[in-house]
Amino acid sequence: MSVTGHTSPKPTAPASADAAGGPSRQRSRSVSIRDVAKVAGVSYQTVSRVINGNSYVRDSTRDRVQAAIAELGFRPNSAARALASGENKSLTVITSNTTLYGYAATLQGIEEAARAADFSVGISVLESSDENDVRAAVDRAADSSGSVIVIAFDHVGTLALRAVPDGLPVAAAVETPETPPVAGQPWVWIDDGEAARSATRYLLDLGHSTVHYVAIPSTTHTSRRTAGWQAALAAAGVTAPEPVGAGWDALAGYQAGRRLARDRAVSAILCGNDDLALGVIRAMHEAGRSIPESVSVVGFDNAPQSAFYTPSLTTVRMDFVGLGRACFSMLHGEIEGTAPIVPHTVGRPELIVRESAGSFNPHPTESRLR
Amino acid sequence: MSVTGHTSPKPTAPASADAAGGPSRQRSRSVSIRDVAKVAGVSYQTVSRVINGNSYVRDSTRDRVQAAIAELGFRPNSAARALASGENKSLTVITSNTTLYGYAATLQGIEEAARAADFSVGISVLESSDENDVRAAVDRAADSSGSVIVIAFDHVGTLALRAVPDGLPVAAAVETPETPPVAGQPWVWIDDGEAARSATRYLLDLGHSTVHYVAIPSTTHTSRRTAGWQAALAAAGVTAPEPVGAGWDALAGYQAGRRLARDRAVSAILCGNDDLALGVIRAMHEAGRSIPESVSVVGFDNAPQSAFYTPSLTTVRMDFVGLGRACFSMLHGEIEGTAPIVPHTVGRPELIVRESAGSFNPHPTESRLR
DNA sequence: AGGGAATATGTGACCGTTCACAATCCTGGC
DNA sequence: GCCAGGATTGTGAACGGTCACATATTCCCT
Repeated sequence: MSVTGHTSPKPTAPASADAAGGPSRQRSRSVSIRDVAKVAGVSYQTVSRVINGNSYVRDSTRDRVQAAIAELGFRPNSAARALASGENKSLTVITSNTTLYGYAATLQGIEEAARAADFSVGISVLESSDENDVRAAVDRAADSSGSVIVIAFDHVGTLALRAVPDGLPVAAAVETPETPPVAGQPWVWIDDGEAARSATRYLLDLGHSTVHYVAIPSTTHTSRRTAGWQAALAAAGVTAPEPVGAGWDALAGYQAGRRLARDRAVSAILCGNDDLALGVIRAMHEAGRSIPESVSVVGFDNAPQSAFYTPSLTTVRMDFVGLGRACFSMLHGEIEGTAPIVPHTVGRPELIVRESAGSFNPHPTESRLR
Repeated sequence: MSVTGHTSPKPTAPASADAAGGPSRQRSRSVSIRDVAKVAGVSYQTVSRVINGNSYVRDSTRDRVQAAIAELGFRPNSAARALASGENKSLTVITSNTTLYGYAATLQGIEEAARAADFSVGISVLESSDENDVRAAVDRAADSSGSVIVIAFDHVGTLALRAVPDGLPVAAAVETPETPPVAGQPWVWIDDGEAARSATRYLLDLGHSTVHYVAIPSTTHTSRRTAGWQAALAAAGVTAPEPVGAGWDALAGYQAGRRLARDRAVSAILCGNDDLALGVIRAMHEAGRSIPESVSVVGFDNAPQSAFYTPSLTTVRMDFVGLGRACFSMLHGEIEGTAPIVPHTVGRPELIVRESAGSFNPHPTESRLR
């Protein structure tokens, strides 16, 4: 009878009820560790110990408590736990578009790693690029989680990254870091410059006299990707044509492709991502230029569909999932206060040769229109 | 000097600091409404009133408090708020695969609607289909949020839905409801049976003598989609061939396509989604059967890329974003206790005619191999 | 048998906010 | 000049956990 000392003055929830009373209607007051303690005949602290798996609890006691937990359908209140313990194993991913492959895959990597570390992950989508809206979104994210990860592949993302309030743990997947990345900046990225260079080189080696570039919108003036492409051209002694600025999706690629299709000098095109490549290819087909006989196209990202296009797409594999994981582990290190924050690269992109690029052919047989 | 009564015994954080002191290092203890109150010379309750925008606060007081908030960089602690107020405007989406179009788009719809209602949304990915893992994932989701939405298009999702603990608000996007959907089941779905029927009918009208079906894994034995396809065939007096069971992605479609390509009787194929269709088309091409001359293919979902395939894909538009929104609003109604829970349908799928299906042609000129 | 460490368990305070209610200040009507 | 009643502000007690520390209980060793 050790616990009878204080009786609860206002028992908000009937302690008994259910157990074997059918599918009982919604319980609204939640059961607390004190309720469990009462049923198990121990102190609330002992219950706390049991649910945290930790410390010294006699087996028999543990069993009794667990029985009580099951009987009452107790589940710990995460808000209370977070409040009391101070720690906050949660993050929200701020991103602008979850349907694009690179973003979705990065998110997947983050989620995977976060789950393993027992973090819960939230998601906040940036819909508008208006500075105030972005700030609002970031603020909401900031106070619903203890930390954030920004997928800053694009302009909005960069804006969001900049709007992250001081003192909030943050990590970011960026497209191209401002040069030079300073220690202390929690940035992770894929160095695709080398891959862009070798993809370009691959096309030149195929006999193409130059390589055109359909670019995704960059967050900086010179993305590594663009730089790699330029470097390869420069090394071959050809002057780079003006890059064709495009958006992110197939439609943007299609529009860029229409423009390029008019230029008979275009025989090889490097695209900022696979969707763009898809659009370009479509435009070329419509213009009666076959792939790869008349025009060679190389994509970027290696989206899962790209192997099944007809022709299948030569592209550059990017380990976005790995990027996401790295992003999380940087954030995690930051929160734990272990490893110092040092911006770094992840993975090693690799050219995947498939069918959409072939050797230069000055007089290809044109395929049928449409 | 009205507030000097109790001095904080252990000032964990230097109250002054920063303001104009450079990029000051991480502050670790958070500032509370009491700190703000002290600075503003009011009671904590007044601060609470100000941050909640509500009640009676004199303008001059409000200004003073807001100044203090800004000065201290105060941001309300969401855990404390959730604990004290009891309410919990958060949900987590339980899903098995965020990179597939249907899933990603549904998630997007949920996020959109949730954001508008000021809910924060978490995401939990089901990686394994082991029952215990699923249960664990659902449990984690359950106690990091006040409610869940399950995207139950597939088997794992259905498992997860079943594992949702009693009393937790939940809504689900399902593929096909068990018949009949009972009032009280928080289910939302897209009735694509009619669309499947009309797509099949479209192919038959094109002169094809039968229509084969490459199916996504169904959660029930007879999905509406399958039923619609069968109904259309039955109406035309042809017996339905055995559906080809496949997975979700292009590879699965490809494998199914290889099997079908061997059968010269196959001239029209309806696919469970666009990725499957892509894979089927690829397989047909490799087998030397051109699209749509030799084989007509129709997809499902209208993924953003499908318009840019070559040939562009005839498919059925599905409003997944709308589905997601509807899902949230069902959950919301459930939480608010307003509208009764009645399972319902969302949107009206529509056949989008493009290039991948054409009239039946008994002796097509075979296109070149590869 | 006594002492100290290790094992178990309990108590009080506190995390940062909201809620219910009490207290104070004004303002105008009589 | 007094009072009702709305406008403003303050106080104490939750909310459901964890933490630090105190208290029992065991157990082993000398």
